[in-house]
Amino acid sequence: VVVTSDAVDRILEQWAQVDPDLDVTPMAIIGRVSRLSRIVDRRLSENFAEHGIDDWMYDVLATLYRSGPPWELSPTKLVEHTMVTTGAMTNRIDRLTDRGFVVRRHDTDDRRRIVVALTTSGRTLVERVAPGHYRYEADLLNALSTSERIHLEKALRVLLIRLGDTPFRD
Amino acid sequence: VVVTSDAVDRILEQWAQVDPDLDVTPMAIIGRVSRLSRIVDRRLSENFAEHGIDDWMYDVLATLYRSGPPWELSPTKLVEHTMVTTGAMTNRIDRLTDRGFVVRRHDTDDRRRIVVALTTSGRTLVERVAPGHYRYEADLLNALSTSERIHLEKALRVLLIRLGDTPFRD
DNA sequence: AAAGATTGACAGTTCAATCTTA
DNA sequence: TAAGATTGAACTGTCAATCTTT
Repeated sequence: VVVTSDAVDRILEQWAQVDPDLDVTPMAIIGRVSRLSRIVDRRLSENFAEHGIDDWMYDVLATLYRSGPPWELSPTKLVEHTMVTTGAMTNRIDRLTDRGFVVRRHDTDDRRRIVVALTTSGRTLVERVAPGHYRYEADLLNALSTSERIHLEKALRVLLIRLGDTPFRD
Repeated sequence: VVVTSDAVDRILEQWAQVDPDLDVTPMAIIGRVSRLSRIVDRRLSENFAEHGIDDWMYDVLATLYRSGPPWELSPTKLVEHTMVTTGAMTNRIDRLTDRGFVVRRHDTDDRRRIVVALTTSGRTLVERVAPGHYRYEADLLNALSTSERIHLEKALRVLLIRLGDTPFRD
């Protein structure tokens, strides 16, 4: 049997029954984005767990990694990339330090500043986890044709730009 | 100035510089879904806050509301709809009870079962919040043409079905 | 046993207040 | 004063254990 409707279709039906005058159609997109994000997050977490890490760890470590040599950023920069508050970032850095994936260094010029640097162990971890991670993501997307993927990507970019998610400075 | 790239484009660029052989293109979609979901959630929260509620409250109350008369569901049913665990749901019901939006009733036939019922106050709240909520969502989507919206919706549905997010039973 | 709901320990986040340095 | 980072309280989530009823 081929499934042609998802959970959001069912929810839209319910609204149509209960309040036909209310226009809930935006949910067809917004609701799906929300559900998809959560479901994908869960799947990816399982993958990370097999490598002994949590998803938020990859979030930080990969951000440092792709910043390139010398693989270090201030907590403030990390916050800009990762969409969490500075308080959360302090906690994340603590945990990553405990695990030996990063080290804190004081900036010699401005002693208010801290630099978070990837250790060799942290760099190795990203290199070990990343390929499988993106392969797994690619696998989730193989239900879409190339053309569908291009359209989807474009539409999502439009929405993100409209919401002000513009590129950060280095 | 017209912005033509978003934060994810920048991240893809960084990866290309650091590791050109790694195929990170799935992130063009998965990463955007994740960011979009978080950003939208935040915006919608502001809207809910103006009505004095948290987003998870609307999540539960709207689920009860759209189930139609007599506006009641068991905690287990609520869990199936809202993508949280039973422990979280018990807590949510406690809070909503404190606020007077729902009441717990024991099932007379099977005393293991509880029914969560929307109060008049809870129903009124949904009726007051819902229209503005969906209008706000619609506003976020007005950057897309009708055709783009249809394609986007279809692609998201395909992904959700592929991930097993099929309709629940009543 | 198994189903349904609750509990309590733990983790991670936000937010406002605080500390240090510029 | 302001910038950058940290702290601690409050909140919400997960997960495993537990309690009650079937």
